[in-house]
Amino acid sequence: MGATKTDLFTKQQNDIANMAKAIAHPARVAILQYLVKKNACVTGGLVEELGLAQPTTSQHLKELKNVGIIQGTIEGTSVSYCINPKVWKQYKDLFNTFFKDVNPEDNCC
Amino acid sequence: MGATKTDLFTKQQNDIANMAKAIAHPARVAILQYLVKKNACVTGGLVEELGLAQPTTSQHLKELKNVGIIQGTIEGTSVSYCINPKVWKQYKDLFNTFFKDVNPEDNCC
DNA sequence: CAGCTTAATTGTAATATTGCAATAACAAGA
DNA sequence: TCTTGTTATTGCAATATTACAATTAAGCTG
Repeated sequence: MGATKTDLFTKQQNDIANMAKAIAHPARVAILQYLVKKNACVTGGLVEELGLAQPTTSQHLKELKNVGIIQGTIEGTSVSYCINPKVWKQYKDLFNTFFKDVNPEDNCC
Repeated sequence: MGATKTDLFTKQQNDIANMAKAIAHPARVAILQYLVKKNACVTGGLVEELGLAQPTTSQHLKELKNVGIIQGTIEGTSVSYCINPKVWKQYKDLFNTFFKDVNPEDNCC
């Protein structure tokens, strides 16, 4: 026990859950907001921006890279991170589909 | 250690993370999709719909209730669940704000 | 090459989440 | 009241996540 029973659910449901998991931590939200705000490649500065230890920051970046929403390019001695616009749009679309309009009048007791 | 350092981040960043956490499990995605599809109060049937044990289902429902996105009304011997349209809209708006458009041309290396 | 800088990895501890059996609550009907 | 049906709670085990110190890796510069 303890592990999520992914096989009980559809691929789409697991996809949405995994995408949500990627942004289910304030540090990862902060990273994404920072990259979006800059709207450019960001080299360094993320550790100071977040206030977490360097390994922790690195771990969060890794998780975001694993789901593909950001990409990192080795830039000499440091690494440039940026939003992957294609995957970002996928997230956006999937969430938009999920958060379809709910008729506010007749759905609640 | 081990606990999320929420104090390092803004209220909005923690809000987004908490909302994402609420839908960061396929069972909870399935519950929400089911309620949205029905677009009505649902009495019973959720345990069979999900395929998880009754206590597990109850726990997921509790988490969704805790963040306010669904509400349950005791209906005699069973409970009617439905989407809370107000909170649902809050989620929708917050995610829409978060997933602002990213200019695909000049942001990536 | 030696030293410096920056990021990733490893190892480990603390905490959180997931899942379910067992049990409790609670209302409706016999 | 006793039973039945439905949901919630408790307790516990398994797994996952979060965080960081220590270390490693890898590129740059003198």
